[in-house]
Amino acid sequence: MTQLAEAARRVPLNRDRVLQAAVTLADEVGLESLSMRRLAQELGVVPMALYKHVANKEELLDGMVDTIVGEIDPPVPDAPWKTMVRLRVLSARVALLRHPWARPVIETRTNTTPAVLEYMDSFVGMFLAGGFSEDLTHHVMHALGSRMWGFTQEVFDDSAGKGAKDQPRITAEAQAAMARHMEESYPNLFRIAVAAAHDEESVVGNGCDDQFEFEFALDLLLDGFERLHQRNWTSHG
Amino acid sequence: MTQLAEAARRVPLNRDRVLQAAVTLADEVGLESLSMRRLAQELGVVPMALYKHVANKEELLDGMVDTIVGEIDPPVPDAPWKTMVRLRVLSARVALLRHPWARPVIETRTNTTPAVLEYMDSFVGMFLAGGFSEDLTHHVMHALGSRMWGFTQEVFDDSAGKGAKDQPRITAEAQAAMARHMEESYPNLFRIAVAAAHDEESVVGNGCDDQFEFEFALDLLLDGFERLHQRNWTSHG
DNA sequence: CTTGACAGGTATACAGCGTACACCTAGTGT
DNA sequence: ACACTAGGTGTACGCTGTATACCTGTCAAG
Repeated sequence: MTQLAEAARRVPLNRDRVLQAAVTLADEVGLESLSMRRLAQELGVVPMALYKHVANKEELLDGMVDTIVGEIDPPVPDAPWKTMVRLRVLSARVALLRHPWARPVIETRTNTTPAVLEYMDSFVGMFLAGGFSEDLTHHVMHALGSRMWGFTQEVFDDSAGKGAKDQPRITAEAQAAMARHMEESYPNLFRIAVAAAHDEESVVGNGCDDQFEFEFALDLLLDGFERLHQRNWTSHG
Repeated sequence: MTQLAEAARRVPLNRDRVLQAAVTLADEVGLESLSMRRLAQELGVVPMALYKHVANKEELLDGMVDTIVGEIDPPVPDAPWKTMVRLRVLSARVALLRHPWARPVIETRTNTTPAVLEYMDSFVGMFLAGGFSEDLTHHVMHALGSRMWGFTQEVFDDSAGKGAKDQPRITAEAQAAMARHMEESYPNLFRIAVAAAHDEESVVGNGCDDQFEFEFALDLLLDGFERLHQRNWTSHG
């Protein structure tokens, strides 16, 4: 054990090994438990050693994002712009779903790394190649926004009031009281929650089908883009 | 001064005063400088005193969000759903723009407070009142996502390469070199950046018109919603 | 008029964080 | 043989959120 760790330490650290370790550590213990100290420990090294390979924690996070950007499939060739964009976004989505910590990290980046710029550049390229004007492409990129990464900014959590059915930690009556309270206070939310629950009863269980919601919103946008493109929309006049 | 502070301290703290102070402090010094200690100091009180009024920092942030939710105008009555939704979102936008720290805070909330639930409920209500089915309303709410708060997850920062013109911190040749590098590495981004810069030269200056981009994306979504509604779209079949 | 509960402010302390700075050490090119 | 350097180490600082115990002024009940 000691000699093994010793041998492992003989192989000098480098940036890639640090980033890789950070990614898998974040995968395992979550972003909030990813500290420089913990990461160093995982690598059998003293915390300050990391700073020989990354300037600071921000740069570490930047590098981690780059790592997972590398996991996204390249654009499929010879396809209409819409499928190209759609597939690449969905590919990004599966990469991001593999690393739950990635979303908050991407959201808080302030420095855009080359890998990220290249990723964005590819989207711009797909629109331009699809015949979009530079003007329309510009605004379309803004409208796409973070959906380019395959995630929605989920702000609409409709899992309220439904506990995991295999572990009913609250009594049925407490749940009923909660439902009654919700019906009084948020009647509209209540209506669609009930409707959704009723629908899903025959489908997948409870909770929302995230994948469906995501594709729904994505296609809504892409269709909108297409329509503007067809009518030669311009931002000024 | 001493007696003034003393007198102020005689008036006991309460939750609202804590939240209000937190909001204005965050407005002034930014989110990253809002610590319990700093906030306590601002209130002329020892840090732990705050914990008599908020359970912990998370709850403080929740309360701060509630505060600014309260600044959002109520829905305008007697208007078609589209204008109602549009206006309320834009009202949220001005509230959020007053408090730059609010976006990241909202994004990281895990507990949905009653005020937020009520805000979401009002949107559901507007769609339902507009004749939307419960099914469509549900998915439309997901698609709206964080745009409900009046901000786009801005991931597409096209301010690259353009310094503030009143303070040219980098030489013209360095800037030219950067542009050349960008042209080589990210040709598509370069194209639309150039096009946008050219357009804006006659308009407002450099940088993007955030408000325009936001309304562009919002209207794209709302139009999409309308179309689905008109054709009686359903999620299953 | 006393007493005792309690709301609310205080003091101290702890574990954790990112990271600056000084140091050491093994390997390399001259 | 020797200086240089890349890379790992040890210590320390200032900051964070917050647990725990303590104190004090106010007010209601006996």
